[in-house]
Amino acid sequence: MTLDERPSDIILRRLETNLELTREERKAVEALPLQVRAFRKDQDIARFGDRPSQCCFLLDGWMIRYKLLTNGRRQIVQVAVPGDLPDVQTLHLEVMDHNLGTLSDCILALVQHSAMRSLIGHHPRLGSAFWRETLIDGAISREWVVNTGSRDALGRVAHLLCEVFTRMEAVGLTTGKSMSFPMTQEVLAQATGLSPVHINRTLMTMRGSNLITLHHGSLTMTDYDAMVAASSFDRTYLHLRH
Amino acid sequence: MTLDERPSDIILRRLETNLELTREERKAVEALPLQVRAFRKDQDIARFGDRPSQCCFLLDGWMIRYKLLTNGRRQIVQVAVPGDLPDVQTLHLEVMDHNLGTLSDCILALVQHSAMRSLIGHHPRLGSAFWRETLIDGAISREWVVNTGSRDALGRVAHLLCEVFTRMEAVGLTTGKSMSFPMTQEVLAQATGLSPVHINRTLMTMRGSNLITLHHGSLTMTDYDAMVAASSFDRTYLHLRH
DNA sequence: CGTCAGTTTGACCTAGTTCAAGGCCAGTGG
DNA sequence: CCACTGGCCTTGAACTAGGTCAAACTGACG
Repeated sequence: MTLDERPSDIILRRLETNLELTREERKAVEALPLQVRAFRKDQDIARFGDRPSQCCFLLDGWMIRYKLLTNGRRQIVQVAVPGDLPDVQTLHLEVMDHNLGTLSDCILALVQHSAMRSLIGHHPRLGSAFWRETLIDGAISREWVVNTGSRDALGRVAHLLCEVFTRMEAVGLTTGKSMSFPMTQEVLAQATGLSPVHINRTLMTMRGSNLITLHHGSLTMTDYDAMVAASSFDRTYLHLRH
Repeated sequence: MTLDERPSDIILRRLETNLELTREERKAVEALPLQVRAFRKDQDIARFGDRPSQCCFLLDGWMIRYKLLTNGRRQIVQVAVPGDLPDVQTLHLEVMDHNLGTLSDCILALVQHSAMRSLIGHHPRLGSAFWRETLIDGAISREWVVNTGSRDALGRVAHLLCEVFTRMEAVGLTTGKSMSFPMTQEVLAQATGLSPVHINRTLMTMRGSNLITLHHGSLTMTDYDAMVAASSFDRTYLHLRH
């Protein structure tokens, strides 16, 4: 988030990738009572079993949605990048069925459910836009099922990197083929269902074939086309409009 | 679907698990222009890349949502049981990012998008109810990510069986611990990301420990509690209300 | 300069895959 | 009424992708 934009600008920009807003709709969004707060990395915003009364817009940083298993494993089921609304679903699903936490230091804009309901009630097209966001979440989850269910290690990691790179690009947070990338190898392991050791070997292979460079939290897709090919990445499921 | 109920009754029953309908809302649903059609098994209703102009209610039979990979594999990402609305998301996501097909002989009620939009436009609470259905779809997909990403073969199969049993029970389609179960071992393999051979061995193990009986398309959860324990199944993510 | 989080590497192991061959049984046609 | 077919299930044997365990390395930071 750069200093010269208000939180509502980020929200508006995201909504306007989907539809032309009327003057009234813009005003209504700008009037949303937002509480902007910073969170340190590895903080839970909502936990399994919670009944949140607010939802959040991710303004800066990365978040993850994850589940904890009885055997102690942690499975990450989604990552959120700036501009995302990682928990709008709480508007209609009272109880959290997973955890939502920060992956890096984050800035969030919190909105009470009541304010969202009122906004949607008065502006049905905005409601549809939020609905659409949750549908894309679902589409991403389906693709993750494919990833963990059907691709080998190289394909899984490559696909995940292609996805997050494409999503970051869509919100203007890449520079050329590079972007900031806060996922550690252990986190990559939890997102792909592989072991950290094997993630390391897979990344080494990718570096060896000059597919990527990755260090110090910075990722470069040196050979983007090869990455797309290695994972048969097809961005249709992200439903991006240009 | 028994003969004494109209298609709209099934839809109404599903909606009424979520909210009390007003007289007007009931009437509006009953007035929906439905086209009821039978389909043979293994028919695609919508394919990757399609832009459907209608969506469907599944009245009888089972459907699957699946993706085809470049290597020829098929990954099933969701199964739909009677009462489900497997493609409401097409209302807001124009292009299909996966395939939707029948797993068994099916009876569907087809509705034009325009009719759905008009219904939702006049009855926002019904819109919310449909939105909620799509959110539960997303929750199920997230759990499938956990399944394919974090559980071993026995856990995966047990979890899938617990899920579909619970969902069938919720719509009154089980008798005691038994239900009709049209998934072949190959289909189970495609839904869990395992090989058909290993599915077979896993089922043999389950039978050996008296967890289930399964033959001729009929499944009995002989030891339901053990199945739940084996897969750490927790129905929270299905967001069933009772 | 020590510590700590994250990464790298090696050696060994195993859950699940692959390939291949039969077996079972319901439906069909002679 | 019986033989044949085809879809599905079962089993064995050999193989491998990825897991596990354990140790060492790197670099940022106090």
